[in-house]
Amino acid sequence: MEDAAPKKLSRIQLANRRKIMDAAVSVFSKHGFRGATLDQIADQAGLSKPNVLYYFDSKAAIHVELLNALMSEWLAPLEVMDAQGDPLEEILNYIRRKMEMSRAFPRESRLFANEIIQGAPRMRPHLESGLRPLFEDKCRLIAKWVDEGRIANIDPGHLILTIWAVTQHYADFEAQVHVLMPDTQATWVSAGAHVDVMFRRILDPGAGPKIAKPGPG
Amino acid sequence: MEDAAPKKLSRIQLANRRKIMDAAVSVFSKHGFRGATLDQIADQAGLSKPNVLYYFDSKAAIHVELLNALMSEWLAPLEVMDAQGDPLEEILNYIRRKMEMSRAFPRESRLFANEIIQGAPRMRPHLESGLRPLFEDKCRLIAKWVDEGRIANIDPGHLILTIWAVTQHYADFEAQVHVLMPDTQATWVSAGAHVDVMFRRILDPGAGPKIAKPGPG
DNA sequence: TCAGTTTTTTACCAATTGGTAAAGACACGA
DNA sequence: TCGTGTCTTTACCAATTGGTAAAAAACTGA
Repeated sequence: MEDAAPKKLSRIQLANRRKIMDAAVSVFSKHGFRGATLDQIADQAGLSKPNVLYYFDSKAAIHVELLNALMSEWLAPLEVMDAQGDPLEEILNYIRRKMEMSRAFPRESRLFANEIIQGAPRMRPHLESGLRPLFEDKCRLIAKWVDEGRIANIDPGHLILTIWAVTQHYADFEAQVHVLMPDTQATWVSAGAHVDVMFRRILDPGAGPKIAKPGPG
Repeated sequence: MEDAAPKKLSRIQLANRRKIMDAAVSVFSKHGFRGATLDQIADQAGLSKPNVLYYFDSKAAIHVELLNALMSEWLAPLEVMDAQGDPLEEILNYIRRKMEMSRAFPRESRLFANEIIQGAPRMRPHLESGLRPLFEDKCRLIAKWVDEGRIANIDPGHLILTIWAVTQHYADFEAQVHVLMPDTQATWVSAGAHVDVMFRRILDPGAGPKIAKPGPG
């Protein structure tokens, strides 16, 4: 799909590339792109540095391939949000899936967070071509639900940003959360309950238009 | 206050230290600690590298002093949240102040974000000694407000985390937000309105106990 | 003016960095 | 058993990194 010569990979290649990718997630998510070193990645992967460079052209190539590989997984929860379902449940289920991803894949979350905080220099094209259309599509869907009165009046774009902010916060800022709420396991449970309650209140159509809905145009 | 020999600094020292600190905010917030270099900082400050090291012992010393200097400013908005005021307005005003800080000081926000995402290796003591007591204090205050029925039932700790997540998101993930909402100025305006509406819905006592309030104990 | 201090520059280092060349070890079918 | 292609190691670079030594320059008060 991405190579001009998509020759199939041998078992060794597959295994070692996976080792490298996994090590790279750890190292890049902990130090950002510039702060990460090939030695750290090679070390963590249990390979020598030249051996790592036998499988990938460069440090940047590892990083880019990592972002590519994870991008679609990362967006999957939003993609399945369905126009046919019940609006409130669709959104709440999206939130639950995002929370579960933050819990299960905090390194991946921090990998993206690092890249974006640092200005997304290697990811901007992906944001434009992959994220934005999906974002706009789901904004339209949520706007329709709002128009139909099936959820409370809210700015769809900011709603999605808020969902990202809250759910990813627990993964990205884990170090800080852990200082304030030391029982990590309990935190994830109560966080799940909290976001559920919170977004119900935000989206409950009964909450009504507390603010004037801007006219059409 | 922090030095054993608090000799007063000359005008030149003051000016150059400020230049360096300002440059350091830019560089550290863009690349994280490991990814930042003294050359970049010196460059941006308009000084030579040895000259920078005449004012600060090391790269780490710059970073630590930066975090120290900014920590209290960063926590100030939360500190002024007052037990005497109207609960909803106190919390909403806190949120407004945090939004304003994110808007006015996005570099500083990203500086902290980088440090915490990367595990807070140089900041953990500060989190324990500076942030945690304040956090716990304000949690108690919010819990009291909840108990008195003056705001809706909600977990105070997760509420504060949510406020941080949402307000800082606009600064920390500016690169992504900008891709999705290109009109930066309009984004800040609508974001302010959005968080206001949203937290009103969350905190409005009328929202009532949608979830059973756990008994005392 | 001038000694004494503060500030800045020049010239360095040793360690680390991303990356290469090429030889060697290994796998595997014929 | 051999030969051929795949994989790994060893031995290197040149550039960058954080940091130092010491001389030179600029500033200070008397």
